[in-house]
Amino acid sequence: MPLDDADGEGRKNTPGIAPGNTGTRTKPTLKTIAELTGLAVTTVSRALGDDPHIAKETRQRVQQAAAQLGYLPDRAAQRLRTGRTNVISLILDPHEEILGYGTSMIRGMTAALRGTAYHLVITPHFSDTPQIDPVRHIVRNRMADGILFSRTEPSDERVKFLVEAGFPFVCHGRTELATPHPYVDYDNYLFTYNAAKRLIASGCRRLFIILPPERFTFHHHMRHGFMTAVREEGVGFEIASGITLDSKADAVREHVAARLAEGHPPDGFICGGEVSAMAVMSAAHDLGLEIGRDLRLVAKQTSGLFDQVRPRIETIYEDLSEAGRLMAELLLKRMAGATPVGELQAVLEV
Amino acid sequence: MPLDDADGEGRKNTPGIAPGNTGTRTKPTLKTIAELTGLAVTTVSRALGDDPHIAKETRQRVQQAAAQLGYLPDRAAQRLRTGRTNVISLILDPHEEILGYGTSMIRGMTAALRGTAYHLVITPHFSDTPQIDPVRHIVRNRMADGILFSRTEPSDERVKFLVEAGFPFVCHGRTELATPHPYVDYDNYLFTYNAAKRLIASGCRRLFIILPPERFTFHHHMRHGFMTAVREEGVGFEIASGITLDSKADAVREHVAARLAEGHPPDGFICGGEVSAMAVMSAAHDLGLEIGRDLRLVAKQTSGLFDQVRPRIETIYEDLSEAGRLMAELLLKRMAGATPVGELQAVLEV
DNA sequence: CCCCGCGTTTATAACGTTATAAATTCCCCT
DNA sequence: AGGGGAATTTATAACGTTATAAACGCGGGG
Repeated sequence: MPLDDADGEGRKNTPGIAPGNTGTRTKPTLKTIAELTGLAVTTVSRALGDDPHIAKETRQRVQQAAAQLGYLPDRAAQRLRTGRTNVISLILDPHEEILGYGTSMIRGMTAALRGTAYHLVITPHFSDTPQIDPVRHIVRNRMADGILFSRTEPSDERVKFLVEAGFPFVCHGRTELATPHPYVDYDNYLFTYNAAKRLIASGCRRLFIILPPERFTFHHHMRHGFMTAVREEGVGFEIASGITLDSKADAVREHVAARLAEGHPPDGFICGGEVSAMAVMSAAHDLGLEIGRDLRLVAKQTSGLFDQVRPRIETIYEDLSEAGRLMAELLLKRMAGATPVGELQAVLEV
Repeated sequence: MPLDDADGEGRKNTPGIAPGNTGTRTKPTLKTIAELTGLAVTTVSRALGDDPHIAKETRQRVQQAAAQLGYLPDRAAQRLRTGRTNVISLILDPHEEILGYGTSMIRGMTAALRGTAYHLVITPHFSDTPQIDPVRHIVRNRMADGILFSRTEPSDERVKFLVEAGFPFVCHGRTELATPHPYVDYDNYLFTYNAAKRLIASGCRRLFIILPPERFTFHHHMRHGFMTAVREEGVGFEIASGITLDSKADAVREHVAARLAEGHPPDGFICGGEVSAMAVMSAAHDLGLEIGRDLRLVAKQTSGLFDQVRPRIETIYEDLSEAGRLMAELLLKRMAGATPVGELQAVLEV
């Protein structure tokens, strides 16, 4: 039964680091246990690793002593010796801050990592540098054992690099690369397809969609699902140009308001994000239009926000926390080896 | 000029970790530089540390060689040797997920840590265990050099423990402890005071406030500011009981709706969080009441959300990203020593 | 001439862990 | 009785770094 350092009890009394701190017992190491049991350090190490070369009785004795002392292996030493960091790096674009996008994922990830030996370390990206930089840095300096990231592109540099380096990772979103690799994605094709169908079924005759920036893979998925639906039904459609799901909310509102004021305004909107949905609603409100009568709206919901927004709109729920959890789990499997990459891919349904 | 490993370039070509990876150059260490310059490892180490005992010319030569190789010190080795981790731990209660509370702060923190040798590590708390557990764990096993946390209580166990242990930390929120310690807080007294004054000035005669759970320090600040204002003006008031700012949005909405349906309903609401503000708005909407006519609302705004919410309501902005940045900066100063604790305290204004 | 002391460099050891190979014990078989 | 294992334990070295103390070379003062 290998030890890890999931947040545990914290044992006994104050440890003390600062000056002016006296007689409190020092942190137990393998040596402590060795002296206590009369065994060699090596033996203790292997016993804690449940090495079958060590007599079963010895293993138990050692493990008991370790538990009694509240022993936890020193991460730095393990890392230095083995090269494994016990760290998982989440590369986060500060842009993803909006409306808790990142936090929900983080929540799922930390939950999945609970009870394992792994820590989640946030590596900020800052969009003024190439996406690949932090990845290179992590791999080159072995800052982590695995990487998580999102905003995947069809021909993603990071994926190429990591696949070639054989470095474990899971990304949020698919690529169009030939080599299979682990990913977690949401079925954005189905999202826009269903959203469009719903709007049309409610009587909408001219659909309007706001897409993510073109460089991301899910731009194409969304566009495809949308186009398929409008073609099947033969209704009018518009794809927002000049604004994306990444645009500032004010920009989206102004753009939509301008469009609504023109002739032949759309009567059905599809928003792939909460921010843009709110912007569309406020644009409509500012023009005196009423949701549900003058126009309809389907949004992707990632938090509980729309449960409190009035008037109520139709939403399709994407569970980011679940996505985060899954990403972390797949990464753990990937790092453990064994599982073929083909089984480390997931597309989450609506 | 000491090295750190702020995300840099990533030098040259693929490093390679996985099996099946051949002749690419291995990671440079002090030894590499020593061989290159013909000096001893010790000398190189000290030269990189700009030790004045080393001849100035040697220092330059070594530093140049290091830069050329793209040398970065091995964190694990440094950590093992020195006991310093170069890690800052942010203890995050998954509860704080709501509406990007955590992420804004994280954004500020990572920004402040950019260019330093420190990493931000998320340590989840999970409210089914005592708040003090992760803190104990971090201190005892030296998992970080400093700690950041929020949801501070008047007689906070974590603060007591950390002060006694002499372990660097900065918390979000004040305590009522005698010992001074670093903190960053928002002036919640002023928030509720001003909010109440504004509502009264707009003609409200019966104010209603939703407070944070009583155990948190800012509950008392908010209550105090609110009470001061209503007493000064002599208007009626109510303090929500049974719900807090931590309650689920649905619970808040139902509670408020029930209250609004009774006699003598409040006509002015103060909400210390975005979620509860949305809940109040939806409650009013569901009862056919109109914001700005039947009742007024002042909310604390921490994101751009309310810019898109209609009808518009009055808000007072709290910059969480700024708070995060400041917390990280104060912690850096605290860890560097030198600065007296008295100067590591900040109350952010509206 | 010798030795002191200064400026500079270096050898040694240690942080805590684990992979490797070697050592020890004990039993069984010829 | 002797030796070939198997089972179990141990010694050694190494990961990359830095604190400590020692060593070196050199010029100047006694």
